[in-house]
Amino acid sequence: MLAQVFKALSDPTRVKLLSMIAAATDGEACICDMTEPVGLSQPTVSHHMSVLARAGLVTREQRGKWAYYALAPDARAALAGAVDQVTAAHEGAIA
Amino acid sequence: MLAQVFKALSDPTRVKLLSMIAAATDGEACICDMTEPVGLSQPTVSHHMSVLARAGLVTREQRGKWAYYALAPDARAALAGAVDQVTAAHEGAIA
DNA sequence: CAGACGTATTGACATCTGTCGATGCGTGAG
DNA sequence: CTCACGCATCGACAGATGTCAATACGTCTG
Repeated sequence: MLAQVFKALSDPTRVKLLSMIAAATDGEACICDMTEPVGLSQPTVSHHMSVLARAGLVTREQRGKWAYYALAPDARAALAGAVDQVTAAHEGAIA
Repeated sequence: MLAQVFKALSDPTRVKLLSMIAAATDGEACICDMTEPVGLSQPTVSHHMSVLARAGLVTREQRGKWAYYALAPDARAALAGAVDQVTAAHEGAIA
């Protein structure tokens, strides 16, 4: 569903988490790096990341004991496409 | 807040409503035109439109007894900007 | 004015959602 | 093997959200 992608970003915490990942120096971050900035417990952050991952916005990679989350390669395109689809006009698009 | 815009689109019903308006022949629609396609009661549709309007995605214009809703002029740009902001990378943007 | 019609608001209710503490699962260190 | 550490899952709970029926509000018509 289209709304599922937007739903993943309907929470300020998830928006911040995604922005943090996108702006991270290496383009990735582990849970332990994010709990403190957002001021939430580790299970809660883990839950939010799970939502973002299920929406296809981030990817998860386990390296050792840490789980590194990164912006999905097609996240930007997927979001742009979603916006396009929702605001698509009837007459051959505006732009 | 940024998440507020996405939150407005976090419900499948609102996504459909917005799409219907964007795809409408005249670019606008009244409540009575939308209750039947989405299969919801009039108050519920009115509520959803109120949410979309408060998010700045649609505009409301009262003409006679009917209230015409249309896609806000900057809705597309606002959404695109929101996507850009969330997925913005650190190093001078990707694209 | 009085009634009909489209819409918005209110109140109530079931469900979803974000949050936490406790606990379980893997992995690396000793 | 045993322990410490990072993360995920579970159970529980408060608050938010979608939905409807009832009702109030505005506008046109007679």
